[in-house]
Amino acid sequence: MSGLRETKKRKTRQAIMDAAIKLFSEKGFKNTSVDELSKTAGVGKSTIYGYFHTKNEIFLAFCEDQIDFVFSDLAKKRDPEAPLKEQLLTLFMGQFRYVTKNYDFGRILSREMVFPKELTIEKSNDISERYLNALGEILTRAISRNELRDDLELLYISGHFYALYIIVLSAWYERRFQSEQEIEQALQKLLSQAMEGLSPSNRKQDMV
Amino acid sequence: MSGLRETKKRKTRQAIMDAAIKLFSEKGFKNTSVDELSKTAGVGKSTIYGYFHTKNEIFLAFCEDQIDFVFSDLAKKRDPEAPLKEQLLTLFMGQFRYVTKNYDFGRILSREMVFPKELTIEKSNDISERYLNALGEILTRAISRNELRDDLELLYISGHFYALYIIVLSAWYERRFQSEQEIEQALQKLLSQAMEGLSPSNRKQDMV
DNA sequence: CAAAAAAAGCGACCATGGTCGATTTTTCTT
DNA sequence: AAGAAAAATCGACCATGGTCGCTTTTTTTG
Repeated sequence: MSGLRETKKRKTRQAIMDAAIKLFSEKGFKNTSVDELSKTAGVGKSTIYGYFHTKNEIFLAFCEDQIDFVFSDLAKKRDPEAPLKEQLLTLFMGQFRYVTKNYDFGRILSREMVFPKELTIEKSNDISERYLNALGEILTRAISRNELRDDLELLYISGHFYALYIIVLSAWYERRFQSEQEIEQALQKLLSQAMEGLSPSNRKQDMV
Repeated sequence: MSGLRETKKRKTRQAIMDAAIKLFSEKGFKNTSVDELSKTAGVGKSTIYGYFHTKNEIFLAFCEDQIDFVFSDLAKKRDPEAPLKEQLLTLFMGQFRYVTKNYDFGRILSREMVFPKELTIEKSNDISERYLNALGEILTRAISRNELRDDLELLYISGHFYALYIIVLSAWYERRFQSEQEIEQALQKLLSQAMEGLSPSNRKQDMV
């Protein structure tokens, strides 16, 4: 039986994650020290660093845990046959609300997701992947409904839309927008722009 | 003469900035401690915190100093009557090269610019402003040349393009792209998408 | 110009993220 | 099963960003 070690490792890891969930939820990320985390998990401090590279990575793991829940929640609200723009709006606004429930929480997550450090790239990409998959699904359906061009690489369409979401989120952090409503309007405008194009040549299409 | 205090303040601030420029350039941001900075500047450590909220803010000030130089350098290379896409590409690629000259440097700057902390919002917005102005100028000329729709808010067009740049930069940090060439191609595709639109309805325009 | 108020400067100090070398536990070898 | 090798754990320790209360310098008041 050489599984003993693996079993213990899983248990230790879980203990750390449990402590993280408890403490991060209770007192936030910033106010939870790694020392405290290790005490609560009942392990030594550097044991933690055997499982995670940095404190931020623990945080990402914590987010990863939550993300499935959030996504399934969003999936409920979303009508898979609704117009693309509507679906994207629902997805992004849901994401926005989740991310900005707490100021710091969202900033740390966003920073780590968009501009990851070497050490956290892997975790960050795990999460990205799931996100892109969810987005990709919506887009694929939209293509088959002929709501989107079918001559483009899926990843570039995802990227394009995702970019617009990021920039709006950024504007919120820069305090250019304050209310959720402003955010939604901005997103709407940008999504429309993306669909219709910025060039004057293809412009009349809205009069059907 | 009540200007003595102001004079000294300016001198102190300059001393700090000089030290920052010297040390950041010499040994990078991460390897320069605030202690060292204060020693080099010949001031007490907490004096520094009278001038800047955080170490990152010193860094932003440092970037602000450089940015004018970088912009004027870019302006030289850019032909103001070239096609919009070409100009944007030059601008963004220049920006990209500058930002990613050093890995950490760019990450810190980008993080602070896109998702600023409360304490650094102000500095961050100062820099954004300059950037948006430069971009706005290019776009305004493009509108007057009828290369861009004239029925949109300038800020939203800037935002749209800037978003695409950010997402490509992000992809670089996520290691989705490695070479400068890949970056440029991705940018090109995204810019084209933005111009032409993602909707199938306005698509034939490329056959003139 | 003297005394009081305000501003700026200082470095010892604190909190905390992360590391290191030694120790314990598990697995492998024979 | 005994000893060696490998993996995991540990907490004292380090480096550093940022704070606090005190001191010095400048300005204001009268």
